[in-house]
Amino acid sequence: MTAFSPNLMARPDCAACPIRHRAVCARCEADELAQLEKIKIYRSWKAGETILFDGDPMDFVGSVVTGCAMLTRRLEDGRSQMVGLLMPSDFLGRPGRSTAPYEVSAATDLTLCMFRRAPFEKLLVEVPHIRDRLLEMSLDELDAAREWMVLLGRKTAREKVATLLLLVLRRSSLPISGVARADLPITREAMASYLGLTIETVSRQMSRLRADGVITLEGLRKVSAPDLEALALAAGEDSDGATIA
Amino acid sequence: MTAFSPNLMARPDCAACPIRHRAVCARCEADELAQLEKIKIYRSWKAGETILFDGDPMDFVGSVVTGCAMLTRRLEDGRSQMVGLLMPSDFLGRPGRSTAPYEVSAATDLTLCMFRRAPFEKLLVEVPHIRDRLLEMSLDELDAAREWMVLLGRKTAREKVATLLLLVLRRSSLPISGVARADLPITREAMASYLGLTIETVSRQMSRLRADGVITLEGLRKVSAPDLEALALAAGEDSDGATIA
DNA sequence: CGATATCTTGAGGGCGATCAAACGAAGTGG
DNA sequence: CCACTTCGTTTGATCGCCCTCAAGATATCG
Repeated sequence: MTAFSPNLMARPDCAACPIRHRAVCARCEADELAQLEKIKIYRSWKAGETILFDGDPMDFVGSVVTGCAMLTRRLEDGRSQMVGLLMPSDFLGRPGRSTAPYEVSAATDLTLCMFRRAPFEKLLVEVPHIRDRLLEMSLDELDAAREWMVLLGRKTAREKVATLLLLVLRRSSLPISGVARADLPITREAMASYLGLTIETVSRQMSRLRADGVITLEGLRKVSAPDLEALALAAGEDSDGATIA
Repeated sequence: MTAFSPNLMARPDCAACPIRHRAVCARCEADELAQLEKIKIYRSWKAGETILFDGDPMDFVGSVVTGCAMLTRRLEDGRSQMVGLLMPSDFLGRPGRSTAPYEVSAATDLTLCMFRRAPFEKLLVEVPHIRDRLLEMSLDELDAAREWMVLLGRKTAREKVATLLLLVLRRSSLPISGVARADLPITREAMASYLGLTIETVSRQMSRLRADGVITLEGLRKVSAPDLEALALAAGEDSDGATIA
């Protein structure tokens, strides 16, 4: 039993929330948090479950509390491209739109802190700290999407895979350490979907990176990189290692 | 001499502005417009000129009034990917960031309605109509970027070219007419940069679309499509023809 | 009319997709 | 405990789309 068990209560205490200082509520004062607390509700999904289909009515917005969510768009003939990978604290949904423009699914077991859209939009008007944070997060997402456009349009398969591993390692492992390690939140299929590749190509490039000593794999899901600089090099990143978002 | 000649005056009258009802100022009342008018300044560039290099200080934001601007990101080895094509009324820059995360250049002769960042950020706090519109436009841009990710990751060269032509024809030609026509605002090289292709592939696919009767070309820059449905089909679009943004 | 940039077309090669099969892990039931 | 299934992953062989390199055509401008 942990101190924060979202699955066991509808409205855990915001003060103990793991994403309290990074989510859309990051800048809220205690009284503002109380307003959010009144309209929030937790809900969880199992890995692999679909939360919404493209075109479904979407009468809520919310934050990823734990786990990972995927945003996927499909072409008519079945081709699909993941257009977003939401990690804890990321925001899902958009005020002012009532229909999902992509499919939303749970990459891992997932818990969302959800707000019905109408009352949330009301808070957006009344609480500057929420509104300002949402604008900032939206602009960050836009930058991240543009960064991903470079990957999709110009990077090689090896660079694509290395870039994704670097992203996961940077975001979910301890910030500074000799060896970075993390659990891959997504399957090879989802990796392929996000990278604009096939599953076979992803698998081959993972094997090559491992053979080259850039990464180490334990089981299928645990990755580590003895030298993040080497991984960044394989990712074709700017030398300073700076990322936009 | 037209009624609205941005090149000839520093602060043309907002009331006569061609983008008055679509830009970041779209929702402003007369008094709010007056506040913007006080801090705005026009500036123009010739086609091909670079406005900002990646990493340059960016102490302004603004709207495209006439012409087209390109946002381009580069990898170290010279590969480059256009990550945004700004048309009249689109917003350039971001409050809260002082450095350009991409190169900005003029695709065509271009005029911007610019605001220094500091006073604009002040208005963002004081004028809800500007702030709300900026959030809306940012979310639209995010949707458009994600749509483009599908193109970059999953579409064929033919579909990519058709999609871009469709975008240009839909946005710059008369909305409903038997034959849609427009001037291409960008060179083949810029098209290639935006589509994640080479210039040769773009050229070949243009020729194929012409040979197939999907488009007609007069000179290098004038395109028309006798049947937008056929072009949409070539673009691999959803049957309902709906686009996100 | 020549100079230069831009665009088109052609020939050949490589990277990633496709098709196919083997492998490994996790779960089920006898 | 072990066959058996199932699903995800890895590896192999081949194909084709788009890139690369190269030359020629067309537009633009002095």
